[in-house]
Amino acid sequence: MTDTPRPTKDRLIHSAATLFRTRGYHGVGLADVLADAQAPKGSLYHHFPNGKSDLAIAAATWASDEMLRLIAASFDGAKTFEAGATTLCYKLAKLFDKTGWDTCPIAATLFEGPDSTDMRAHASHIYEGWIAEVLDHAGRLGLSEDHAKAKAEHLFVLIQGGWMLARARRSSDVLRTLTSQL
Amino acid sequence: MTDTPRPTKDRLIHSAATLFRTRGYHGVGLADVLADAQAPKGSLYHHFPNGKSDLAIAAATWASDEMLRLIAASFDGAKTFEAGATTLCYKLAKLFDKTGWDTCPIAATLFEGPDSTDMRAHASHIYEGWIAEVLDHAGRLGLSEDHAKAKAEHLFVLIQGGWMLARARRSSDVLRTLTSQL
DNA sequence: TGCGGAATAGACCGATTGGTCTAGGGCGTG
DNA sequence: CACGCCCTAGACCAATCGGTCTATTCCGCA
Repeated sequence: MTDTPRPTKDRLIHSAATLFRTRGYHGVGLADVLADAQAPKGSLYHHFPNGKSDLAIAAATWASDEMLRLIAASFDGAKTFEAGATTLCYKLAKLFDKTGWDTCPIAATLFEGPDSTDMRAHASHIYEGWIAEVLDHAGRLGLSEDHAKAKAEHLFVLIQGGWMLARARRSSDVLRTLTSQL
Repeated sequence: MTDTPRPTKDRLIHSAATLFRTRGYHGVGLADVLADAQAPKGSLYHHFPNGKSDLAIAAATWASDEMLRLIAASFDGAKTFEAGATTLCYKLAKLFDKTGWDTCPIAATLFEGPDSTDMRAHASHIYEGWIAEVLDHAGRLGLSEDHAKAKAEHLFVLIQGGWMLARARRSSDVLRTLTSQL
């Protein structure tokens, strides 16, 4: 944290992801990101020629990868779909408590961003990736194709909605009871 | 739309609500609101002495009232809780198609706004108001208190999450299938 | 008809925005 | 040593930000 063995580009992505998640795309100035990452403006435009929008996409992709890892970690050892889903919800609740009451990082950085169709499309792509990952595990755990698809989408909806209510209440409790509604 | 018999204050609120909903609090400049409402800056600061933040709260409150009306309209003639919930989801799907793929107006204007605790608290208050309204109808329709509370929260979660998925997919279909998961 | 507050109108302000540009530092390779 | 390249560094820019301020118009009431 104090010292920075991490390369500048990674620091920029990490800072951007954190800041966008908490204050939204337009709520964060480049100056904020640069200060947090302790990098000069020149470096930013060297690594991200298109500036803020490039940075946002990189940050969202990074956040998405973290989520995919979380899904995999939850379902990998699970005996049933419900067990995996429950683990995921508990892991998310823990994450919620650790990071504070932020938005879904994808929504905050891509949906709130400039009108560019690319960003919206990228956000959609990321979300479908999450659902596909869950779908994969659902199939592996023996659910029929139709059933698996419905379950995967349902879990996504529950998590997104539950996260929002948790944020409003500043409490991760909702997330932990989510799985009972599957 | 073209002509404006509506008083300036209402026009400001309406424009602000629409713009905040589509681009988020920080994504909208006062100039945008003023242009859309065809009002000079002087009027804005006359009606909303605290400027943008006052405007945001008024816009969110207005949007919330619309939602409360929608809930009431859905449940008023309903014979069962499920019937009311289904009607609400269908009404929201229709609204989604009409307004385009915007965020939840409350989240866009209050959560993305400045750090001020007031705004977050107000958002939370509005959400709980929605849940309370549904809870009211649930009780009236014969559900036990515990059961009603769980159902009301569950419906909120489904709608919030479903709306987000609908937005990513640019399709209101998800919203219409939501009720089958109650 | 004239008074007085409500509302409109927009010029103006300093601060901050995202983005561009030039200069220089660090280092592996010839 | 010196060349060239990757990256750092930050001064600088026009545009826009939210907000303040004064002047003017509108309109109900006496």
